[in-house]
Amino acid sequence: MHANAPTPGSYLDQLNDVQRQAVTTTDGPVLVVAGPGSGKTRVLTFRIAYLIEQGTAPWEILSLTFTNKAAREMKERIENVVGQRASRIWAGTFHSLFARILRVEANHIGYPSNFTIYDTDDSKSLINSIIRELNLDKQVYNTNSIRSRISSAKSNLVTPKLYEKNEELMSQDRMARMPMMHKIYSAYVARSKKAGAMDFDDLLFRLFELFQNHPAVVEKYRNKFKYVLVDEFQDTNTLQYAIIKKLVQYPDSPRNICVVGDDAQSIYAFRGATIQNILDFEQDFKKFNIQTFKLEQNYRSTSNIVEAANAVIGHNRRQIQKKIWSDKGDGQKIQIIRASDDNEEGRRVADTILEQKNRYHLANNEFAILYRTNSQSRIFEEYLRRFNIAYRIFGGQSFYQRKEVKDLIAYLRLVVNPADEEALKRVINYPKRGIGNTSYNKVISLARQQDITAMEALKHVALPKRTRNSADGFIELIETSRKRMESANAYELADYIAKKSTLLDTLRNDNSMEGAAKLENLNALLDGISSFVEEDTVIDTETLPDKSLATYLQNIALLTDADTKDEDKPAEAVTLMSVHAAKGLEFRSVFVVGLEEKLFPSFMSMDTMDGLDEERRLFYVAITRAEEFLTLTYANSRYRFGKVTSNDPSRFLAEVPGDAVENTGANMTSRSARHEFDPVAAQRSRVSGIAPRQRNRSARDMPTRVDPSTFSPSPIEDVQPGATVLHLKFGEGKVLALDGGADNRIATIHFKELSQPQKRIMLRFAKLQVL
DNA sequence: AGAGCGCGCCTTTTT
DNA sequence: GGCGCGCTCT
Repeated sequence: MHANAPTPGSYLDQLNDVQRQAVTTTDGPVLVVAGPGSGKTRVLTFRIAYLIEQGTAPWEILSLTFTNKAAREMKERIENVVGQRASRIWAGTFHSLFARILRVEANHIGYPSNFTIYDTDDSKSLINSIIRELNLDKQVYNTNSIRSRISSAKSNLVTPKLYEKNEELMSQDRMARMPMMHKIYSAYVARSKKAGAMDFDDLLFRLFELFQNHPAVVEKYRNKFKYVLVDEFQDTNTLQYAIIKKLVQYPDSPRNICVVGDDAQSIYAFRGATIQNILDFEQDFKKFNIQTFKLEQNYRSTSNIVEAANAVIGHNRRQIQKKIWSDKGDGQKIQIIRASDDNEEGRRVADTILEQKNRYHLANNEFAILYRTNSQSRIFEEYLRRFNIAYRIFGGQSFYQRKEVKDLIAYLRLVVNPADEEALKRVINYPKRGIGNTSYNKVISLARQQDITAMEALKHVALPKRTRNSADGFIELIETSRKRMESANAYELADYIAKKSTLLDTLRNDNSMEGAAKLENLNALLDGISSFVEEDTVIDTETLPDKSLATYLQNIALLTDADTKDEDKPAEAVTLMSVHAAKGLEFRSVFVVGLEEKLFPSFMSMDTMDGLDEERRLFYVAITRAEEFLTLTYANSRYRFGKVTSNDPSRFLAEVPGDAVENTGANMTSRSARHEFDPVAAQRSRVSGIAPRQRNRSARDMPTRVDPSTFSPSPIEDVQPGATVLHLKFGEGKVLALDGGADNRIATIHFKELSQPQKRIMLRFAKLQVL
């Protein structure tokens, strides 16, 4: 890495004029409006690299993104320019970086530093208990709408107190026949705080409160972060912008802030994001000589695709003026496929992939199938499998959402934070230990009555003798584990709990197919915890790597499926994902499928202009993922919600200019027959094999590179730069460098058999044999 | 206390 | 089409 680092500044030659200005204008407020494929990421990474070269310390840079994946990729790219120093940049998601600050500052706001993060299910479950306890009709008080109402209140800086005073909100609730909504909100806030838990919105909102109420704390971070960068600014909500403003000390004297975004790609309004932030940003920082740069040249797609995208987005009502253009030539026309039903749509897409592979020599990983809803993936999977085309699905239920995984995690959560009531509720009687609903209700009512945590109440509540015994056994398990936490690492503890709770045995005794799969998932989770301990997987390592259970939980709580590491993915596979998940990505050939009214645009957003505009932006994002080949498909009828439905072709199809579209009249019918049995294509796709269905393969599934019986780990001191070493999972590698203190020595090792060969490994935990 | 069954619910996108 | 929930029975 260091050896072939370019000479200082030389990378600037790789930029066009506007890009270069956006990189080198480091001081004061900067707005970069960046169209799709315009080199946005390149500008961001070079800008950070440039800052570091100009003498800014990496830890003085705060770079906020929306996904861990984006953050990780950015760090890697910066590392290519400035080397290892890049690892000390504060780059990550809003949620993860803020959680990290909150962990340090928790005491100021009455939270324990190892607070729990409630996921959406936990929130819903808590809301349900509140509804029940307030004796409200759950038909009227719908959990989902209450959750989203609470979420949007928080995102708009509305506390329960303000909520109650807000006539508009209160009257909306009365109209919806939910006059007690504000009670639920305030109970929800009180209860999650009591449980030492924060939901996703709290990670932002509590930080805002912290900054608001503790000037010394905010001052500390203002001084720390000399440069603040925000990616995908169009996806920030009011609360996020408010925090950013606090951080850059607006309105007195702003720090150096650079935001990058594209109003046309704003697709998260449904969770509170507002394009208004971009417009406001220009206004808010006008008096500080904000500089605006527009990146308008698209380096990704052919003119046909860019022009189609421009025409489509032109149907939206308001947007920041810009003209996206490409000099890559017209390229292929856009193909539109009409299928009679969803099955045919699946077949035709698989078929066209084969055809393009043959004719244009595209590899599997140069294709993407993008859909509006995750549930559409099934048919495409089916046909890709049938055609022997390797594929890979992103999104849908993430590994960490599975029941068996959540069960073990709930135990771990409870050990780290015994106040965590949702975790307790989940595992108090799983595996069955005779503490059923009746007993649990007693526990809860005592907890409410005495204002203590449920765990405390469990210790004291009056129970029948047998139940008492069970309860004591359960408490004992949690407390013993808690004591072990001081000496044991996350893996040892998780392993202990999985066994002692009889979670593992329960699944072993379940002989059904599902039982076996669950057991495998649980083992995969344990594997994951073990690699967390062994490797330096902590994304942010300003402090020493922390291998505690609390840190592990914090990390995975904010992980989504798109973030799971893909070191063992099939090398060449067609990508299947939702359009949302595809943002920021590009593929030579893209299929946007299910282009029907009520599906895309979704029936949920069709009745408002704002909703429709957002769907159109989503469509814009979808088509701008394509570099050369773009295929749009729709079906006359499809199976949905258990019955056959038929819808008109999406209005968006009509917005694609006719001269960009291939004249398809004749080939609507069965072109499939011609290619279905093409032996060459079949042969080629067979090579890449059948894709594994699950995304998160456990380390157990990885090819065994080393025979465990002959493996004997060497003492830490023997691991020196230049040495060739053997790792049980990663195989043979060469030690490139060592760093870290005596107790926390970290080796950077190049494992030649891995797709991402370079790994940083903590010697304290890793087992390495020097050869 | 727990297992089994059937009803009725909801079906967008995600940190 | 899938799931959770609550009801009933044991």
